[in-house]
Amino acid sequence: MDRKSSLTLPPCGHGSEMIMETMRRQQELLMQLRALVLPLLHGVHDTSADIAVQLFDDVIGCNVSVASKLEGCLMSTGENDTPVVELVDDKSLVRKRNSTDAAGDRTTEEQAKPNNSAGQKRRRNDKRSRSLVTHVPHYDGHQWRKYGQKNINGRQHPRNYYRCAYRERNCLATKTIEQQEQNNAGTSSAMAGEENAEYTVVYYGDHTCKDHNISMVQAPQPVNMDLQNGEMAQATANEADLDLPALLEVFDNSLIDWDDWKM
DNA sequence: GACATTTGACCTAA
DNA sequence: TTAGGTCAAATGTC
Repeated sequence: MDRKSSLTLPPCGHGSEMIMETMRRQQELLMQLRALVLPLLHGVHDTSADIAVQLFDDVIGCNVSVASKLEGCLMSTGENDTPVVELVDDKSLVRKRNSTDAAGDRTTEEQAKPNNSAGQKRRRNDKRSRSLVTHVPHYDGHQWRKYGQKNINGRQHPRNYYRCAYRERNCLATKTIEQQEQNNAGTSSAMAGEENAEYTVVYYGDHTCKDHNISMVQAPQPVNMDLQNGEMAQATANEADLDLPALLEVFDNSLIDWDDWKM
């Protein structure tokens, strides 16, 4: 294990950036280790796999928690960078709400209900969302079903709404995918632009169909979605075709509800 | 025919 | 009043 990660955090300011890089590296290594170990346990020792998932997620959760706090300090001191794949605060992506915690809990409770009545439009709970920027928004180890698309004010690309395909199992996880705007309009081909496109993925809620997550890692059959025409196709993805760090990043964020693990 | 996606309408929070 | 999130009928695909 990287010994740098065990260093005592210095006050925010000089040197913090190096620690942030180390923390990110530690997260990446942990997620790679998890992706390697969990498929080996699944199907052979289901109980052990469950425990391993919790342990991995706990460790990664601690890491993320520390990193986010440190990042908050960096933001306040103006010392920050923007990695290609980064965890971002969803407050910039989800409409701000000044509701109280009680209001937030109420929203969560309403989400948990299968169907309250006609017109059950719910606001997402900001506290339970996680977002990231990635080139491979669909490689997250889950199966999603698209239920909506919306043109967002002032944005080049529409926002796509997905919910877990196993909703009948009361899995209430949802996510939105939105292609980030690009400034290099008019350069090269549109195809090249698509290949380099980055997507903002925001996850809401947590999966209660975790068995499928693990199996998907074991035998990756990612769903390749062409956002431009909405067609869904099974991609026979070789491991070489996958952007592994990005895959792990997405997998991590879609699987874990940090608040729940700490309960 | 079954299942998934599209898309306009509806609802609610800001 | 507006913008964003969800529903559900229509449509497409296999």
